[in-house]
Amino acid sequence: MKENFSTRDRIINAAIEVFFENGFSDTTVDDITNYAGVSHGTFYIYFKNKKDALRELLKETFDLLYDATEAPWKREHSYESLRESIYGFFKIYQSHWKVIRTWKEAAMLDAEFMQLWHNLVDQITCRIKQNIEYSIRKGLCQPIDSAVASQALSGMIEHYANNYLMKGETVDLNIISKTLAHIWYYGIYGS
Amino acid sequence: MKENFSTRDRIINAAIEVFFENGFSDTTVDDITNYAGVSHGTFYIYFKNKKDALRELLKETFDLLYDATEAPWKREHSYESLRESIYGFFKIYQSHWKVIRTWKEAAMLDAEFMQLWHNLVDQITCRIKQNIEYSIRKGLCQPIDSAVASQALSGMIEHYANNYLMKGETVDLNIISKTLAHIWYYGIYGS
Amino acid sequence: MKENFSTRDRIINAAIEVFFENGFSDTTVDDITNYAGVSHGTFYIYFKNKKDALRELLKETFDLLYDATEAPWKREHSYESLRESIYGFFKIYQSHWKVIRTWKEAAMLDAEFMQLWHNLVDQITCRIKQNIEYSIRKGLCQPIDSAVASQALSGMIEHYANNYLMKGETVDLNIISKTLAHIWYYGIYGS
Amino acid sequence: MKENFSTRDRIINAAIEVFFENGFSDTTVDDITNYAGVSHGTFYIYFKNKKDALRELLKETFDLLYDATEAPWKREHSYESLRESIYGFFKIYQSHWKVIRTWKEAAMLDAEFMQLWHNLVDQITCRIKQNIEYSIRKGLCQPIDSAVASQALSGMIEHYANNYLMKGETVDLNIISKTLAHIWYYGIYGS
DNA sequence: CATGAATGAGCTTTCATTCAT
DNA sequence: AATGAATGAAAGCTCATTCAT
Repeated sequence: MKENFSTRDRIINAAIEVFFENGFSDTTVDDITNYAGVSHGTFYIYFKNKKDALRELLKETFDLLYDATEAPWKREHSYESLRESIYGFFKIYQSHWKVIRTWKEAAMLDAEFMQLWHNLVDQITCRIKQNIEYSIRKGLCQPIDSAVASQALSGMIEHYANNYLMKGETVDLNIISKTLAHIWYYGIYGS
Repeated sequence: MKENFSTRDRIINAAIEVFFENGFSDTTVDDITNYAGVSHGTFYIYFKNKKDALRELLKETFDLLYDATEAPWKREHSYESLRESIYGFFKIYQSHWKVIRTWKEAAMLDAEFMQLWHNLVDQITCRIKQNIEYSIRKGLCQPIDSAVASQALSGMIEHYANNYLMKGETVDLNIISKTLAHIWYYGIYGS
Repeated sequence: MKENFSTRDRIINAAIEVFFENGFSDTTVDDITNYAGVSHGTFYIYFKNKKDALRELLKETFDLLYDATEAPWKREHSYESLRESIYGFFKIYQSHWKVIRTWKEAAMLDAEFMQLWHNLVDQITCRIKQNIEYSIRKGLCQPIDSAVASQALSGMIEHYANNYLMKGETVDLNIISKTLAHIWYYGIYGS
Repeated sequence: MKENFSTRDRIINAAIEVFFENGFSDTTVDDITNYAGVSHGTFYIYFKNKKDALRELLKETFDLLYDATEAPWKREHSYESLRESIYGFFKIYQSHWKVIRTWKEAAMLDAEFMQLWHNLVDQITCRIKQNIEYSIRKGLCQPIDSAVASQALSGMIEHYANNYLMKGETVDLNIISKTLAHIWYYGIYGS
């Protein structure tokens, strides 16, 4: 009755589920293999250990997110484009939440996964920084510190997304994206 | 050569150090007692287990932070008062960083500590929310969603503070507080 | 690019190499099949397990050594014939060293391989014993215990050969064979 | 009903027994702790692992044997003194046989234990070599290669002792020591 | 109170062996 | 014959917790 997935995929998918369910730390290799319906030893055919399995599954998510988050923050920052970018970001964050939740837990425990997360965040932050610097050069906003501001704004979005998904999404995503876009837009361009 | 602290205090202080040094997960009871210079068994006289020790040490920090963070966010939100509040917040966050770092790791692993952190954050967020609602009522700012906005702003500050301390504080705190106050102030009150 | 050997031979030859390289204990079936360039499962077509493979490969070496060591120790024991026999023994020991090294390791772990080695040694020792007994009967040497003496002398040669090959052969084989023949010859025939 | 031994001693003694009984390779930590009547975890309080336990128990035997074997081979080599030395050597070899048997197995598997054994053998061999060189200088024997001869003779004794104990000691020790002393004495001094 | 030896449950990892293709 | 994925038994090691002193 096995699904049409490779054993490796079934383990990866099982890992995503049980990491999310029990947390990365509290998950044992047995939890994963039981969920995947394979024997204990099979895990070690495909992965060196639990950390290695996480590394592998994050690789895929990293690439997806890296590509998906590149474009939006590159565009010029009108209120409307910001609102759209934020809305889109929440959607994609939401669709990868199980993995992201695990990723962020692992990042608290292991510098490697922290670094990987920063690689992703830094890309976004960098785009925002470039936008702010451009706006400053054009005289569209006051000469604030672009490094601090870009980190603050990307952090605001990320933090809100985490809280939003951690708690269970009761607020309307339209209101969220409008409100965050408002703060962002006027926070930079208001004066 | 023992300090003039109670055994319990010495264990608590040792725990703070080794939790910060090795991480909460990777710390063993032995690590704590070795650092404290007491025997292994002594730990269990004062604490049920590692988690219990963390609970106890967070209690103290919680009360301190709860009191210290209440006042600032209550005041009216001029740019200058915001800048001062943010500056003060960073200072206190910094002085409790070892504990906060551990707290946030534990929060990723255990709902109890997550809840405790939220209790603290909620107080701050609540004050901010009241300020925004007051400003909306007075027509000082546009009618944005105060719940979302307050979470976003407190989240922005918290997130920046974490990154700032996680990485090792190379940016001038004055620039940080000015920049964050700018975004906040204009983000809410900018036209 | 496969050699013109049967699969079984390739596994046997691979086993000889990796047993010598890693030791019998530390060698896994995977090590052997990887070296042989065949799949894991193929091993079990030809052999029941690692021990079985060793048994098979020792059989061949046993027969070779059994035949090769029979003749020399049969001859009359003049100093010169002893020197030649010892020299020849070292040469043949050397040429089968990889297998012998493994054999002796296995003999320490398993009575079966110990017994097999003794079968070989006993043949040699028996010839030596017969020689000594002949010499005693003829009054060519003192009436020593032929069983003890023959074991001691074959043991001396074997032991020296092991040490010699274990360490890496820096001494001239001519000096070795002369010296050992001297001890042997005078040890038995010296007044 | 525990003996008046420290836990560490009881584990060491248990290790000696089960290493001898099952072989070092085939012994598990559980075998040792079961025999010692302590729990599994207790083993790891005193030793890093099985190899570490062996290292520790060999240390003691090494020191004993090193001291006990120094003196005899130093004396001048008359037939009678040789016979006595050999007899004494067998006695002490016999009394430490369980450990030596394990030691020699481990030496086949691990260079560290091989080296340790050689340290012991080298001391004896060195004394024998000095005796032979002295005899050569004094013209008491022919100018044979002292390095080869000393290794051959110490090897002969060691090898015989191993075989003797491995098989189960059916030969009279007096006959053995006489015979080996005979070969040694005339092997060097006969001409 | 303080100690630290002892416990044993729990998890990790390896690898010989099987078997469907 | 040959393959190599899958299995699961067998060790290994750690560490939270207990308890007699």
